[in-house]
This record gives sequence, structure tokens and C-alpha cells, in this order.
Amino acid sequence: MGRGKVELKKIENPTSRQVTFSKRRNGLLKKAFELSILCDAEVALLIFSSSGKVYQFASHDMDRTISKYRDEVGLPDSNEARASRSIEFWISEINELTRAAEELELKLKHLAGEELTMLGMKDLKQLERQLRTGIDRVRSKKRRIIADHINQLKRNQRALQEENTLLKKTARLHEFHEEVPFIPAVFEELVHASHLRANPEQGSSFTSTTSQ
Amino acid sequence: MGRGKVELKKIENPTSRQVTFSKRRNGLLKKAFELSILCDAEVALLIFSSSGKVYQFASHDMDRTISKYRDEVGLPDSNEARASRSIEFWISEINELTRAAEELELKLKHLAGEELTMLGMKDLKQLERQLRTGIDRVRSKKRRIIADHINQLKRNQRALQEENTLLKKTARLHEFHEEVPFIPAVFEELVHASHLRANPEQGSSFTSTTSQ
DNA sequence: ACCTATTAATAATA
DNA sequence: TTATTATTAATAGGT
Repeated sequence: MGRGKVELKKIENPTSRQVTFSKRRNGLLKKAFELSILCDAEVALLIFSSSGKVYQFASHDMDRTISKYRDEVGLPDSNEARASRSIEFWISEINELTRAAEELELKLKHLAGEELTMLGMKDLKQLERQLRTGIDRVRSKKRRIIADHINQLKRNQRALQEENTLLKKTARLHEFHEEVPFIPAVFEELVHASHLRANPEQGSSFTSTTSQ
Repeated sequence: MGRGKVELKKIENPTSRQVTFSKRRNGLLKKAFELSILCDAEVALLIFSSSGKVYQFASHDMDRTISKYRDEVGLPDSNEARASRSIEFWISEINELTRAAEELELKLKHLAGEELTMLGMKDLKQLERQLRTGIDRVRSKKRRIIADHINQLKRNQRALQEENTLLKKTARLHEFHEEVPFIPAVFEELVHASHLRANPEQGSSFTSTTSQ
């Protein structure tokens, strides 16, 4: 509901992500409030921005609602068992994971051409080689997809041409000697549909239908 | 957003209240989900219908989010409860870190041109754009490094040339226009000796001797 | 559950 | 953040 649709994926641009967050957060809180009033429901809503700030709404009392939730879903058990593993274990586990994640993030930045300051000529050459390989593979994949689409189109065209021929013969047999004046809209629709889905099955089912 | 506005008060008619609850509940859950994806937020939503049924959404892990909330808003309850909650929190923290790491790894693979099967044309185009940007930046960095080296070399050369010029001038001032015809044998001998012993004292005594 | 006329939310933009 | 406005999305009221 704006100047254009938006796909359901993380907004990359940090500024517009922040703006959208602000607006949608307010919208969500408002709707939570409305639902609780209009329908006499008990609603609790917690929102953490990616920067860690909290926003909340609770129609009744946050802790009460959370308690109700725990009672319903509640698994107030395995805490002890899991606590048995020493705290140190979990701490080191977290440190390890954090370290690994940071390493991965740095690699990603390097591939994006960021934070290159500490890299030497040798590293840069390797990086360029990796990027080259990546781009080649992506392009290759793109070519394949396009080729597949084209083949699908050709298959459809051939099927349609055959149908056309068949129809003409039938028409002649029935003493209809005039040309078919135009291609019906249905035809267009089928071609479009098969483009979009790029589904071989459709093509063949279409063919078999027409060949019957 | 319907055939007419609605007042913000409890809907009296139980049937339409139920219908509205159903519709708006779904709408709210959907929007909570969208916010979490679009803006990379952590969202938890609990809804109890007036009849007591629970509906929930949690972008990450309900317990983790609730723990974060308690930490932020901070009701320092009993130590027991807090300790056990902390364990839960760490566990979900680990899950979250693991998930994040896997996501990063997948991105890395994509940038390396691997695991492209599930990507559509749109994704591939964006990937190619990212790779292009990356490669441009890496090349730019390389050019800068090379340029710096060249400048350094030029600087050195210039310095040497100036020194050279200076030396020539100095030579002319001292009126030494002939070439040195040969090095006396005594000289050779002394040089050899000082090499072998590597004794600075000798060298200097030799110099002072000759200059006398 | 499905169908539209309408209202509400909001994306792009400043 | 806030304000504006063109568009899309949600949904009220009915079937």
C-alpha cells in the first residue's frame, strides 16, 4: 500500500529500512491495539529494532499475558537438565560462534570490496580471481535460464504451429476453405502462462490435448 | 478499510466480532511477520481470543524474545527464575548465532557462484551487480597500490638523480678531471686485510693515514 | 470461504 | 521524524 509493491525480503538500504521500520512498527502497534478493543482480545506485542531498541504493547499486562502463554504452551521442565552443562560450556560455545560469524562477515565485506585496507597485493589478486569466478558462474546460470526459457517458447510455438496445421486440414475436410482470420485470445494466454512458469509439463500437456 | 468505518469500541454483535477477530488476527500476524522480515526486527506477538484460545508469532524464539524483554524492562525477579531464564536465553542465542552463520555462509557461496539453483533471475542479476561492484573496488584498490609504488620509485629516482648531479658538481669543484690510473698494490693489500678482520679501528686508522 | 466497495496503511519522496 | 500523496493492502458488509 504505497507507491509500489515491495517484496518480502530484508530492505537493503539502511535508511529506507529505518523509515519503514518506524512506520510499520506504529502501524502494527495500532492494529494490535484495535484488535484488543474491537474483539475484546488479550494482546501482547514485543518489537526489537535491529539496533536493539524495544517497543511494546500489552492490552492487559505484559507479565500476565506472558504467564498465560507459558501456561498454555509451557514447558517448565528441561531447564535443570540443560543447566547441567556448565555455564563455561555455553559461554565458549557463544564465543566460538561469534568469532566464526565475524570471520564470515569480514569475508563477505571483502567480496563486496569493503575493508580492503589491510589487504596486500597478493590478497587482492586472489580476491579478484574469486570474484571473477563468481561472476562467470552467475552469468553462466543466467544464460542457462534464458536458454531454457527460449527453448520452452520454441516448443510451445512448434506445438501451436502443428495445431494450426491440423486445424487447417480439418477445416478443409469440412469444406471450410477460408483462412483463420486471427489467433484467439486463449492462444495468447497459454503462451504467456508457459513463459511465466517455464514448466515443461504444461507444454506437453497442452500438446497432448491439442493432438487428441 | 471496508464498506464503512468502525468505531474503536468492542463490537457488540458476537458473530461479527468473531469474524472480525479472525480477519484482523490474521492481518496482525501477517504484518508482524512482514515487519520482522523487511526491517530485520525481532518480533513476538501473543493473542488470546476472548474465548481463551492462543495465537502467536515469534520471528526468532518466543522465550528468547521474552527474555530480552525482561532484561530490558528489567523486573529482577527471583534469582532462580532469572538464572533458568538466562540458560534459555543463551540456548536461543546460540541457535540464533548458528542460524546467522549459516545465512552468511550461504551468501558467501552465492558470491562464489555456488548453490545458485534456488535463485531466480532477479536474484542472479542482483548478485552479478554486487560482484561487479566488488571487483571494481578491488581493482581500484590494486591500481592505487601500484600507483603508490610507481610514485615511490619515481621519488627515489629523482633523489638519486639529484644526488648524482650534486656529486658531479662537487667533483668538478675539486679539479679532479683525470681518471684514477690504477690502484697501488699496497692499497689492495690493506683493503683485503680490513675485510678479513672486519675491524672498524683499522679501517679508520688506514683512512687517516692515507689522508695525511 | 469468497466478493468488492471502501477505508487504511504505507512506499516513495521531500 | 514528519508531511504529502499516489498506490497498494486490508477489510467491512454481504452472499
